[in-house]
Amino acid sequence: MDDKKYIKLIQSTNIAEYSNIKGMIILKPYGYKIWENIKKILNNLLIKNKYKNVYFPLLIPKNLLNIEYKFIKKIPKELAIVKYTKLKMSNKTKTLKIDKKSKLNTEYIIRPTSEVVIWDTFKKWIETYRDLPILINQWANVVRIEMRNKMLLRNSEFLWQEGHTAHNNKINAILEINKIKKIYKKLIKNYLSIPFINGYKTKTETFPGAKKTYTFETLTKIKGKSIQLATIHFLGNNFSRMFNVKFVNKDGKKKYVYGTSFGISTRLIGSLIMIHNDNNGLLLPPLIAPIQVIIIPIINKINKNKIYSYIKQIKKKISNKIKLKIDKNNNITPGQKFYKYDNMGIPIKILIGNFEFLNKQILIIRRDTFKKYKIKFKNNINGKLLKILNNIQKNIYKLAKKNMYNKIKYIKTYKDLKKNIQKKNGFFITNWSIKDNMKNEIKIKKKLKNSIRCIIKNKKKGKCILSGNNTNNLVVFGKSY
RNA sequence: CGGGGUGUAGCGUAGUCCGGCUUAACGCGCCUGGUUUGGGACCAGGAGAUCACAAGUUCAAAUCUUGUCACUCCGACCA
Repeated sequence: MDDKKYIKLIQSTNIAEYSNIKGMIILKPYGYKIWENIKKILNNLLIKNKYKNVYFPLLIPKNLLNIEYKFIKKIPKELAIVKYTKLKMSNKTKTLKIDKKSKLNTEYIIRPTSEVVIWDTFKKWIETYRDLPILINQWANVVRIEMRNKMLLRNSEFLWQEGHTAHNNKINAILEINKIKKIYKKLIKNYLSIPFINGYKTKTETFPGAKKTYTFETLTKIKGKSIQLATIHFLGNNFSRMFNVKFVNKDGKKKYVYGTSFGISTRLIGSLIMIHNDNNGLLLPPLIAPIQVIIIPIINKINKNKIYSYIKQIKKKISNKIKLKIDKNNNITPGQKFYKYDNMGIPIKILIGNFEFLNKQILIIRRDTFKKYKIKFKNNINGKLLKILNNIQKNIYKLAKKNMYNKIKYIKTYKDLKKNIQKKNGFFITNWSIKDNMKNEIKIKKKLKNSIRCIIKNKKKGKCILSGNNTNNLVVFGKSY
């Protein structure tokens, strides 16, 4: 799907629209509902795994970023900075302007992410090994003033989930990361029906302050560009050293705390749209869809009441676990409704008209294949719907997986890599020695206009396509969004 | 941050080059009434725009000049 179609689809389905602020969008009810569904699923998974939800401040004092800078030596950019508290009327232009006298003693940064505030707080929360582990999560908005935006995929403000953990040693931190990996895999594969590859980032793309950044990457349907779906950071004891977060262990010795952080964002909605679509519009996985089944009555003046009461009876047969809506809007014709709900990606349509009423049956049309099912009223309608929904959920994943796998190529030589990258976008997997090519990475990125999306550990050794040395690493090249 | 594009009714556009046939047009949508309703219905009537903003040129500006603002696209950047 090209970018224009992608934006059109977001707008025509009422998922989101542009706001008057550059790079910031308005999530409309349908889009926000999708986000709430994602949120609910992940939130439950985290709570089951002993996470507690928290909320930290939106503003970060500049001095905290200074502490971080001294440690990681990287100047943070893309920030929104708060300096003043008052406006005043300009007599000249009769408009409001900043009252320079109201300058704050402390300048604040609107959070681009919350590690520094959280670790500054962990210092207060952690004294002994008994205080560990800490597993917290926050649902919040963050701001990164990006120079270039793409609706839902790269916004200057977005909603996300950020998990932060603190542990008594490295092993426990890594075990936690494995747990989160499983949770994210479940969310992305089982619920969002999005196929992915996962691995870890190269040094240049690792989150500053992290020892290792794990990533989940997928490919868009038509263009074959890669999208990062989720990220997990192993922080080691970097942030505890920055903010001097120590605990007393059983031996009475003071030790640095180990940490992790991880997140997913509203970018997942953009990913859903990029990946699950066809000529008829969006195709939502049933487990995410705000409406799973839409009943469209086909009526005329004479049979109107009969059909509505027939629909009432049908509704009684459907469990309230299925998200059902009946569209009784008389102002638009059934035809228009078919197009509308297909475009919105509603998994199942049920048509009820004179024919169904007279034959005591219903007509089911599934969104992914447009296959029709005629089901008798006396039969198990609820069971049939559940079965089809389940089937659509799996089929959507299968379609997306097939599509992604068609764009994955195993590459044996550098020449081959160059040739394939020029031809088409996709994932190009190849043996690559991270150690040998560290210095080359940026050069190669510029040359190929593709970057290493992630590194995968390989059990077998292979020959690096650049240095020729044996390596355990496979890397995945791709063009990022 | 560099280079392009755009800004006219809720949405999508025409008109701008070459100022006046403009009382600013068209399609969708909206309102009223009626007929319809099985894959984007039709008829009749109606409402809705200081043409992004500001200044200038002119008898006359959506149209020309200058400036400002906003969004967007392409590249650089991107925790």
